[in-house]
Amino acid sequence: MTTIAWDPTELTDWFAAEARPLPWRAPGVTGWGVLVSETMLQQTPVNRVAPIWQEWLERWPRPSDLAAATQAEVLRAWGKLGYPRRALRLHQAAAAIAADHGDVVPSDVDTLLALPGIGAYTARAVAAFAYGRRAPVVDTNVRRVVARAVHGAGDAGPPSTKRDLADVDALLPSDDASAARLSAALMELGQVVCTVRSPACERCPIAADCAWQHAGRPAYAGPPKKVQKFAGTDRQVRGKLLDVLRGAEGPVPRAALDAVWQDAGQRDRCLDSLLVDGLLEQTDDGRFALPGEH
DNA sequence: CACGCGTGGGA
DNA sequence: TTCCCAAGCGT
Repeated sequence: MTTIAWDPTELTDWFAAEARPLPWRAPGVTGWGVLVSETMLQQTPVNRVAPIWQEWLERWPRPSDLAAATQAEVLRAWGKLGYPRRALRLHQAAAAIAADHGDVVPSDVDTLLALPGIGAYTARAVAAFAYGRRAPVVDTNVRRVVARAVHGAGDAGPPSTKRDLADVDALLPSDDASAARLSAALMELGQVVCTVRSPACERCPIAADCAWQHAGRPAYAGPPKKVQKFAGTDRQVRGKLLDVLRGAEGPVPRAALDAVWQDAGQRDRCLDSLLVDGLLEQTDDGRFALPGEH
């Protein structure tokens, strides 16, 4: 795509008027605040993130503050947001930012990409939303909006970072501020209007220019999406094991963990993988604890 | 590139 | 109830 599919001002005007007042969008939120929000929002809904984000920014207002906390404190504060490895990586990133970047979250995409837990999406989201940089921000919502509005498809096919970035890059105006606003607007549109199940096309600011509308809103025709199981998987067992540790005051005996899952083989495998991932540690007397608290 | 990685809410 | 999913990342 080499041409802009619609007038970006239709979308940015809509965003200026309709954007939800999310806490990390408030005036004065730092790059650190944005990085924390983007990390928590990876695969976790806004409603569950908001209260935890508030707690984190009050408790750890700068990267160096988080870096000074123990891993156990960080994992408890993460609570049940899910995918707790994100919390450890954010902790590591905070230490690197404090040590190597003057305690200020970098604004450059490549520098951000070098930090643990920051990938193609998060690096560009921080550059655009925190620092007003021109960066193609591609998440699942933006991919869906582009698939529909630009390509006329019912939904996005399997992700391809290179192609997806190029698609969105072609839509962005050349100047930083306008591009950053459009990036935010594209995401918001996908989240609140151009949704997976029941898109509210009657409320869409770009419906008149939408290729999917013009094509008669055809159903998604790509390969079927993979649906990941949860019940009975190692992910569920790991979650149960970690939940015991989050709720404990300190190290717990193996017997306390044996109680959460019947299948001993799977239980032990998960315990091992948690140790390998650094989400658990074993004490000298054989008990288990969150890392760094004994 | 496909897969594994938590959790809880809504259809 | 069961299924689908919600601002991805690292391997």
